[in-house]
Parts: sequence; C-alpha cells; structure tokens
Amino acid sequence: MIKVQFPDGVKKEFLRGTTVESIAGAISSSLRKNAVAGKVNEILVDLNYRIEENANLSIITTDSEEGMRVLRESTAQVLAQAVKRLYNEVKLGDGQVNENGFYYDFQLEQSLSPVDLAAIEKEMEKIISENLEIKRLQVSFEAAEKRLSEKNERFKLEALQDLSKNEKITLYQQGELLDLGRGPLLPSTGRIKAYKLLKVSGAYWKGEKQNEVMQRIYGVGFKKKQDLDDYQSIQNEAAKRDHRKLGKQLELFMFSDEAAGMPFYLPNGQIIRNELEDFSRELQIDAQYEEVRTPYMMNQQLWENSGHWDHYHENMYFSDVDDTKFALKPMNCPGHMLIFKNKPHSYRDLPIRLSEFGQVHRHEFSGALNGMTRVRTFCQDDAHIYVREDQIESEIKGIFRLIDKVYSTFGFEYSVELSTRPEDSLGNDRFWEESETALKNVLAKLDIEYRLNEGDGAFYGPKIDFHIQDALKRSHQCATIQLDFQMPEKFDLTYINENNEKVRPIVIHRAIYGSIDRFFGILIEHFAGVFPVWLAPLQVLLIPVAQAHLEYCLKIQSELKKLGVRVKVDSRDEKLGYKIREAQMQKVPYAAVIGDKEINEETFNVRKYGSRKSDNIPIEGFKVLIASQISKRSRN
RNA sequence: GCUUCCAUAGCUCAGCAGGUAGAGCACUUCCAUGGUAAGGAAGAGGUCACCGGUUCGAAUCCGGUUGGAAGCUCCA
Repeated sequence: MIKVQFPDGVKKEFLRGTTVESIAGAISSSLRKNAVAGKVNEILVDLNYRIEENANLSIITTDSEEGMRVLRESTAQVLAQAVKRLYNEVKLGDGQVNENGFYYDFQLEQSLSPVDLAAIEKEMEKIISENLEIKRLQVSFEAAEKRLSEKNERFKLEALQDLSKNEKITLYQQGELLDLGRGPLLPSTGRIKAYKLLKVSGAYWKGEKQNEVMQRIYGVGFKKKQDLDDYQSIQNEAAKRDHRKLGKQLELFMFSDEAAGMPFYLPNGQIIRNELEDFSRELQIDAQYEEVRTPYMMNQQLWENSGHWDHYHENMYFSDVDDTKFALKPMNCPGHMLIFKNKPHSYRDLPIRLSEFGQVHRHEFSGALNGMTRVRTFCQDDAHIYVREDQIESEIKGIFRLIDKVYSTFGFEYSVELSTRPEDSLGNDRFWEESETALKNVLAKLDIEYRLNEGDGAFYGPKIDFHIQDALKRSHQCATIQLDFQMPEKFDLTYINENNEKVRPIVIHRAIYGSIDRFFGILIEHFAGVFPVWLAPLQVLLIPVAQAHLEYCLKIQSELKKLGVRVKVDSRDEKLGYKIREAQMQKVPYAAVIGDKEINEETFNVRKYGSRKSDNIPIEGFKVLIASQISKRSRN
C-alpha cells in the first residue's frame, strides 16, 4: 500500500500502482468525470499515471487554468491528426495553447481556406467519436529520433534537437498519429466536447522572422458547449462594438490612403476629443501641472543625444530641410527637457510638472496598424515631472489619484503592473536596481497590489503600467508611470539645492489616457457608441411636431445653448417617426418632441436613448438635469 | 516588414460560366403637413482602388502598386 496526501491535508491509502484517474474516482464520481490530469508532488501527470510510492496528489479538473491547458492541448493534437489524415504531404509544426484555445502550425503547399476548416472540423469530430486512446511513451532520445524520422516529420525532428539528449523524451501515440509533446494530455480523444476552428494565418516556424512561414490554424476550446456559445456571443458583441465600424457609422473619424495609419477627426469625433482633453486639463490644473507645447520636428542631433536615435530610429520619420536633418518627434521627453533647461531651478521649485497634449509620429509596420488602436500619429496626454529623490513617493501617489479619478469617471476597473529592466537598456546595474526598488517601495507603501512584468520596462527606466478593463472585460494597457534617471543625465539637468550645489533632478514620465486616439477607440467599444451625455457629440435633438412649432424649438435651442448644451433642431420636413428613428440610430442621448401640448405646458416630451417610451418633463427641470449631468461628467 | 484573404455609388452589399454595371438606405425635386424607429413618386450618383498584361472584348483572368482585414513579428 502507498499513502497519498491530498491538498486539504487528508491522507488515504491505495494499492501501489493505482492510477490517478482511479483515485479521483475513489473520491467522487463527479471528480472522476471532470478530471483531466493529476499533479503528483507538484509535477503534472496524465490521468493514467500510476502512483508507485507515497506522494502528494491533486486532481486537475477543467475548473483550473492548468486543466483547461490539458484539454486544449489535447484538442490541438486532434487537430493535427485530422489535418494529417486529410493532407498526406503535410508536415507538422508545433501546437500551443493560448487564452481561449489552441493553435497548430502546419507546413503545406496549398493554402487552407475557411471551407477547408469545415472539412478539418468534420474529421476532428470523427477522431473524437473514435475515442482513440492517447498513449504516453517515454523513450530515449535516439528512439524518438528514429520514430519521428520514420514518420518523416522534419519540424518535429528539429524541435527534438532543442531537447536534452540525456533525458527521456515524451511522445504521444494517438491512433496513427505520433506527436512530440510535454503533456499531460487527456487519456482519450472522446473526452473533448466543445471546440471550434476559427481561422488560419501565417506564422514563422519557432516564431523567428528568418524562418519559413507555416500555416497556423487557430481554434477555441471549452469544457462544455455552453462556454463555447458564451464565447461566441461575446465575440459577436465585440464585432458589433468595433470602433472602426462605429467610427464610420457615427461619423467620428476617417482614414485615407493619402496617410495610412493617421486618423482624420470628423466634427463629431473632434468634439469628443476636445472633451477628453478638457477633462484632463481641468484635473491637471487642479494638480498643479503647467501645460506646454513643443515642436513636432527637431533636429536629428537632439535625438542622437537623447538616445532615441540609437534605440528607435528605425521607427522615426526624418526630413531634410536646407542642410539640417530633422526628425518628427516620436516622444515628447526631449522637448520637455529643453524647457526645464531653459532657466535655473531652485530645490524650492520642485516638483515641476510639465504637461503637453503632444502629437507624436511613429513609423509602425504597415501590418501592425489597426484602426485607432495602432496608428502612426497620435496624441499623448504626456507629462514630465522633475522631482527631488524625497519627492518621488508623494508625487507617484498624486499620479495614482489622478489616474483613479480619470478611470472611475469612465467606469473602468484597472490593475497595476510593474515592468523591470529590458534586455536593450541604458544605464548601469546600480541605477536599475535603485529605481526598481524605489518603485517597489512606493507600491508597497501605497498598499497597491501589482503584477511583476520582468523585462518589459522602457529602455531608460522601469515603469508602472495600468491596465483597464472595458465593458466586455477586455484588458487594455493605458496609463504608465516611468522613473527616469537617464534623461536628466543626458541633458545635464540640474537644480540648486539648499547648500547652493548643483544636483540632478529625477524625471517621472507619466500618461493617463496614454494615446488619446487609442483611448478614444477603447471608449467607443466600451460604451458601444452610446456615450455619456458629457461626451456625446450631439446631446439634445429638438423635434417639432409640425412646422408651426419650429419657432418655439429655436427659442428653446438658444436657451439650452446658453447652458453649454450641444443641441440641434431637426427642422426638416419629415415625419416625426422618421426623425426619432434617426436620432436613435445616431445614439443622441435625448430626443425631445415639441408640439402644441408641450408649448402650452412648458414641457418637453423627452425620449432617452435606447428607451421605448418618452416622458413629459418641465423644461426648467430638464435644464437642471442635463446641466448637472454635463458638469459632473456622470455616466448617465 | 512577412503569410493569407479583400477592394464595385456617400453607406451596406449583389453581380462568383469574361460581352462596357445593379439593389436598399442616404442625397435632390415634387406630392403629402405629420405625435414617437422608415408616407408616396420621380431624379441624380460609379474610368468597378490604381498601373500594366492576356483577349475581338476585362469589374470579372494574370502580374505589380496602394489601402484594408486576420495572424506573425514589433510596440522604446
């Protein structure tokens, strides 16, 4: 007999050689049903793994991340088998699990289409109904090499070379398919329930640019049909909210072949942008920031001195004018450094907070461009704060407050990440250690939970990133706080301390929206185009019942305008229903109908966006309501 | 930048056996003067993204360019 200890501390005895699956069954039949793998002494194993000595065991089910990985990896292997059956000449690449599913790379002469995917899915269905055993084989390196070359799988052989020659190699045999894999995998194909192939695209072998391009088939996989349906309905909802589609429908912005990746703001979109800027400006004035503006173009020498040229010139725009080489700014920092340098500073003056709605240009790969979320020119709500060492903490605290105010206004939840030194970085070890410690200390003091993101910092310093969650629970990185000891060095920035000595300030870079353009795109999808009143391009549409009521409408319009409300009168000679329909399609927050009744009673018949019915409310009351919604920036 | 796919009227799309373009909405004019998601009629709109090739003939087939989509790579 052997003793097995479970995560809750309970110990039980079993016959030597009992499988993980039988033990799961001994605990409960439902656990046996949901089990996909086991974890013996912290090592993941297959369900039919036999436990030969005393051990700690936890049963892995599809309720856990690890369990879903097992399920999805097994599904990927079924995909591989299906493709192999349908296309004789195919060479298998590698399969992987991703957020909601899996993918598998193939090398195949003909390119696969959605029609082919349907056929592959059908074959997968067959493999699943065959309920093939998925057998784990532990063999020597040489044996693995021999068997894979018999199968003529050159990519598998190449992948094998990356493994240690001295250790046992794990292969999985699934019907006629032989795959190289870590596992664990399900014991048989019949346990796969809900999956769907999505698309096929190109991917480099081993993810490296110089390697050949494989065809990658993507799929999603879930433990039950319901989860797959839920996933698909969220995808549909996301497609409906796509900011590129809504941007066109609501006439917010456009793109043109004449400037790929560079947004044109249409009148409606510009209103929203201005509102976003004004909101930020208001908060920044309150937090004692000083707004500045720096040139779009500065000479190349500046960028060489700042270190940007070295690290970033491939993505910069250049221009020759007269005898000088210019560069369009990809960041606002150097400009702000020059402003700081413009006059001497006393320690009493710090912190100095320079903010700018700075338009930057970055030459992104054409294939990377995507609506408003990845563009070649965008505006950052940028700021650089010059501080003494003893001011770092309180300053970062202040930025946290600002960020919280901004995000809560839009109804975004957010999480925090700390990113540390990247491979390609400036500065010595001591600097990095000190600044990373400084940020960690601040986060600890503020009692903020965060995730550590190793190696993802800026080249000049570590950073704290903020990830917001939108209405569909998708995460977007927006705000960033970066500590920089480098830039002051490069620009020889100083202030005079209390002993009349020149001392280097520390720079904190920060952005809250990040890119206003991208934030705008995120907002469109977050609100599904139904903006809160303060952001809506048109806030009130007045609709006269007949021409006779037009004059009165114009009078109300000018009263509302005086309150700062964006209001229009639909004076066209069209039916009421037609105008209401159009107001709803344009997602105008309030459509107000005015006829004889309303004029006599001094009311509005207001229909709120999305509502099926309308209410008669006094005009004066409505004025108070909308003015407060606008000034409070309420989320309706 | 790479792989695959795509580009027809302002918008959404049809035209997918090569024979010089079509619908709905929007737009213009006229009729109708209307109470909460499309009243009726008529009209105007396109060198079928651009350049080149094959063909008697190209929106349609082939090549290139530009732009877009998905993924890869990248995002200081």
